[in-house]
Order: sequence, then C-alpha cells, then structure tokens
Amino acid sequence: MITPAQRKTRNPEQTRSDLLEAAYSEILESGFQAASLERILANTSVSKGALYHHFGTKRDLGLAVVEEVIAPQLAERWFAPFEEHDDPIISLSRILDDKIANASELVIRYGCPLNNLIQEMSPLDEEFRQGLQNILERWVEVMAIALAEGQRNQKVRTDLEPKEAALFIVAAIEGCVGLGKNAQSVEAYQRCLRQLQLYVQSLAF
Amino acid sequence: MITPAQRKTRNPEQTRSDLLEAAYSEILESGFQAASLERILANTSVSKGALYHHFGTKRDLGLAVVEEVIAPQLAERWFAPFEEHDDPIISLSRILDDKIANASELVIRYGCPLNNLIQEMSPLDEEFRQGLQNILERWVEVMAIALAEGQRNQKVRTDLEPKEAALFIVAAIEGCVGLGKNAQSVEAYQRCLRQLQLYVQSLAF
DNA sequence: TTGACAAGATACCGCTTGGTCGGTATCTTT
DNA sequence: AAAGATACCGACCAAGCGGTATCTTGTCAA
Repeated sequence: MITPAQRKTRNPEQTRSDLLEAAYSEILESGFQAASLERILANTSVSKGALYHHFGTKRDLGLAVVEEVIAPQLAERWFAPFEEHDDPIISLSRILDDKIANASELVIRYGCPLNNLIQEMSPLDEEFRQGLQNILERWVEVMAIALAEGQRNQKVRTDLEPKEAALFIVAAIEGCVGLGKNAQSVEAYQRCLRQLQLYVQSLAF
Repeated sequence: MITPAQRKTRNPEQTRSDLLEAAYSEILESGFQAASLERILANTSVSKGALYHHFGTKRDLGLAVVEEVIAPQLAERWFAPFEEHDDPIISLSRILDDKIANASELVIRYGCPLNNLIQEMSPLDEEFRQGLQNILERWVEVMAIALAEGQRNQKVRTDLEPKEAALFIVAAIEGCVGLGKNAQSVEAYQRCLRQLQLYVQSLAF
C-alpha cells in the first residue's frame, strides 16, 4: 500500500533514512573515519546538497547513525528477549543459542557495529564516546536488572553481584565477536559463545 | 656508554626502530587508516625519503608494527608470566591481579593495540588479519597448554576443554579492555577483570 | 683513495577528502 | 496567486593524503 507521503516527488524523511542506512553500511565496512561521503551518496543517489541539508557535518551523520540505527538494532536483538522469562539464565542462554545457531558470515566479517566504533572513536571524539556509552549502559542495566530479579526468584546464585556480572557478560560477548571476526570463522565465534554459555549456566541457583 | 655505532652520523637501524615506535604511537592514537605519515615523520625528524627507504608502503610499515612492536610487547606482558608456575589458575590470577593493580589511564584511553587493529583492519586487509591472527593464536595456545598441564597436575577441573576455555578467556580480556576504554574508567576496567578472575578461579580442580 | 651502494633529503604529483555556495524546484501558508 | 520556507542540486574548493623522482651525503670494502 502506498501512502500519500510516498507519492510525493519529495520525501525528506525517506531521504534522511536512506542516508542513515547507507551511512550505517559504509561505516560498518570502513569505519567512521575512512567512511566516504561520496560512496554513501553513490549508494543512495542522493545529492551532496541534500546530505548537507539533513546533516551539518559528517560527524553529525555518524552520531545520528549511532543513536538512530545502531542503538535500536542492538536493543531489538539483545535487550528485548530479556522480558520474556523470569529466569535470566534461561533468557540469556536462549539468546546465546540463537546467536550460535544464526551466526552468519556477515556478523563475522564486519563484527559488532558498536564495538567497532568504540575501538575507533571513543578516544577521538567525546560525543561519540558518550553516544556509545549510553547504549552500553542500557545494555548492562537491562541485564543486571534481569539477574537481580532472577536472584529474588531464586533462579540465580545470591552471591552474585548483578551489575558486575552483567558488565562482564557484555564484555565477553563483544570479545567473542571480535575474536570470531579476526579468525574469520563462524565456528570460532560459536565455540567462544558456547563457553560464555557455560559460564552463564554456572550462575544458576 | 656510547658504542661506536651510536657515534655514526647515520644509523639505519635506529632510524628504522624510531619509525616503528612513532608509527606504533600514531596508530594507537588514530588507527591505521587515519594514521598520518607526515605526523609520524614530524615526531621522528626522519625524512620521507628515509621512511620510504626502509618501508615500501604505509601498509608495510603497519605490518611491521604488528610483527615487531605489538607482538613482542603482548608476549612479554601476557605470555611470559605463564612459565613461572605449574598451576595456571595461579598464574592467570596473578596476571589479572597485576593488570588490575597497574591499570593505567593510558591503557584505558587507547585500549589494546591488538584489539584496535582487529576491529579496524581484519575485514579490510587479509595480510593484516593474518598477522593479528598469528598473535591471537599464539596467545590462546600458550594459555591452552598451561591449562592442559594444570589438568595433568590436578590443578584444573578435568571437565574443562583447555582450547575452548583459553579462547574464551582471551575474548573476555579484550572485552574488558574495550569496555573500560569506552567508559574511560579505570574502575570499570578493574571491575570487569575481577569478574574474569572469579571465572578463572571457578576453573580450579 | 676511490668506487659503489646504502641512507637520507626534498620538491613535487595526482587524487580523494569533507565541506561550501549560488542557484533551482517543490511544498506550505496566507 | 503570491510569498516564504524547505528540500535538493552539482560545480567548485582548499587541504591533506600516500607515493615518487631526483638528488646529495655518508659508509665501507677493495
């Protein structure tokens, strides 16, 4: 179905989201600093004038990608599944099962968009760092809350400190992706996540 | 004491190692792609002609940094300590204690040189990836051998698969550094390593 | 002492980069 | 229908990039 908005010869919102999507891909492939505006424009058939109408600088575009593309994507793939069960061990274990089963060449080739930008940008640009940090903190918090509730429900060992464990789990996930990425091996990625799963299961009450 | 070699007005080996050192710093701060040869030269008072006498391309310089600076540095800081004890749990725990105690702002600011290059370069340049992979594999192997020997000495749980656990531990270490780096927080880095230490200790026989 | 080669210096090149700017087309408001 | 704002266009720019060519200088064996 075509809405009236889509019939217009102009569609600023579409243009904007096209740019965000293309920028996301380009950044994923090349990193932010090496991302080429020309290449992004070539992939969107948007003009440079239009780009600079929507975004003041390349940096603004990058920050928008972090907030409007990477953050929601990560929330959907890693946060949401936590709200399904009262046992976080089961939730997390299932998430890991899913990641192991659905591990694709694409994830292995380019790694985690969040982690990529952290390593590249956090020492160089404070605003970037802050944007990425917001995502990380939400991630850790969601997991910590789930673990704490698991403790109340006697699903999780009570000697565990939820915030600390959650921090570690997020770190381990990023580490697994990073190692799989460099090995260019889906199998190495899966093996690494399996070990994380064993760790997670050792947290059960 | 000044050796004759140091008195010479020319010292190609010194020039070469100066370049490697400056390139290492520049890459650590900016990443490889954004590393500027001009900046490296400015920090060494070496001429461009000299640089291109020693290294064919920027890429060659980068690969040399991986093999001749990053690899030995990592070996010294993470591999060597394993040969001191027959109990890898103790070895690893002490290494982590050391890292926690000596965690510096510098490590937190720029992260792990190996991990930085992995995230940036491994999808872009196969030779880079291979150079980094060699380091990773040596690291995992040293740790796996230590764990396996620990099993024979009844220091490590026998239900553990040394290679898998070693892979996971390396992943977790890189993850901890990465998270600390983005938080720009020595404390977060330390908390993360503490959790890894707890995991390591849970592997004891 | 000299010849040959390694080491280093410097001016220069083509190319890509992010960003600008004057202008045009379309949409909204009055 | 006029006017004003929003969206878009594309030629252009200065700066920085990695790399090259040509030259000079230092080193050391013969």
